Amino acid sequence: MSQTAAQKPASTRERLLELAEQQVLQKGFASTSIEELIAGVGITKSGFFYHFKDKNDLARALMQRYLEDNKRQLDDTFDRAAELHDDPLHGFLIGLKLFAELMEKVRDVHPGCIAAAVVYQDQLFDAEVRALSAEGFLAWRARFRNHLQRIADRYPPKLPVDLDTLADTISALVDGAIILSKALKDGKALPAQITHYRNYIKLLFEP
Amino acid sequence: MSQTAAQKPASTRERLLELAEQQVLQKGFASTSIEELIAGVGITKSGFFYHFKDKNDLARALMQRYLEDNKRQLDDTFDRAAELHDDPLHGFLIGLKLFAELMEKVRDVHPGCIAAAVVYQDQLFDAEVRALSAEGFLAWRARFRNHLQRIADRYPPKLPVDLDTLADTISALVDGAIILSKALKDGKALPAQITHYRNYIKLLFEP
DNA sequence: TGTACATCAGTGAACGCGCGTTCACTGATGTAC
DNA sequence: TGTACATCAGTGAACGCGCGTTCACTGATGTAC
Repeated sequence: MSQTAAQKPASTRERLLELAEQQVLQKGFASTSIEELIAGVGITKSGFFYHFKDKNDLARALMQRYLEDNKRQLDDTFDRAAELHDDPLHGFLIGLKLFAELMEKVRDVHPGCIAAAVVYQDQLFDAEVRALSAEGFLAWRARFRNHLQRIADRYPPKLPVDLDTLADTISALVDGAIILSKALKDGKALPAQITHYRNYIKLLFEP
Repeated sequence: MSQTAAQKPASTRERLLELAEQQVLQKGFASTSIEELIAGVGITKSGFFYHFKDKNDLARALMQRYLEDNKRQLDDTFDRAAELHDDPLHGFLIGLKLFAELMEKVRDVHPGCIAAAVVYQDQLFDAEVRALSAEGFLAWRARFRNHLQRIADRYPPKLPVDLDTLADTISALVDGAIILSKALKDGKALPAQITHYRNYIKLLFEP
């Protein structure tokens, strides 16, 4: 993961996906035309259909790529935090801090979340793509629920809370903050909201 | 606002807006075709262009209508709460409870937030529509910031927090919960997340 | 009370363009024997 | 080492349809005098 690692030349398929992701987050899926993608990448239209069976196949590939990248990033962050502190509560609080810092580095405005973008255009996609998007949210729930369970086992919460919805709170906050960040062109919304989640966890569990 | 009030016959323009709102929240703006709208409402295409100068004019009207309805709903809720309790903290906590209950009544899945939907397709809209969307988020910020200021004046927060971003937290949580609700077809996500916000405020300010 | 004109809420036909998709074909590289 | 075939990564031309937009026109209702 070194910054200076030889940059692999990026396959045509990968370049199509990368460009499509940008466009989808800015204009939505329907307005992201194949015509534009091939112009950006420098191939002909039939070249596109060599890589993707049809437009929905592109959407499916886009979602899968996004979910994998996303998982890798979160694994990195929270694994690193877990190494820094044994205690589940403090390890998690450190993880959230690292996560907020990571989101701060995405300078400018956050480009967006593909899973969230799909939700506001869901009639455009086939069942498989919608299922992938739902899967993404459930993966976040499972991940954070797992942390919260271990915390709650050691530190009883100050108020009665449901751990599933408390796990969902971070999804909601991140996706909501991305929307705020885009609407107000404010690069700080995401780290700020993650920090509020961290505060809430602290107040709720810290003895 | 009585349920049994004579239902006004709803002008063609209003019916177009209502249908457009539904479609935009499900498929996005680009895929909401004028053709479909007029078929649903039962006029011809030129009839549509009598009511709206072009498609962006429809978007503008949609946003304005949404923001007005939204403001009215929140005014109702929090004004009612303020009447029930003088203390700024407890008045606000009651308001949040009423708000959560209101969102629980929107049975099924929440249809969505027009201001959030615009953000993920913003290249489709002209500057005026984008500005309206940003205005919507700033109105929420101002509203909640105002409540929080009066609370913080009386009850010092347990952790150092920025009141602007804490006001934005409710926007983020609501828009994020709507996305969750749509993705997972879960009608309870919205009231659950509003309740977490209420918990956070309680833990943060309650002596 | 009647006439003239204006406004409202549309109709009907036509337009051109961009879109996703298909199909037959191709030149370069890889693999089996 | 040479030949035959397969796979990879595309090209080029054509398709038909749906879309947003324009324009000249219309019948019903409202208003001024």
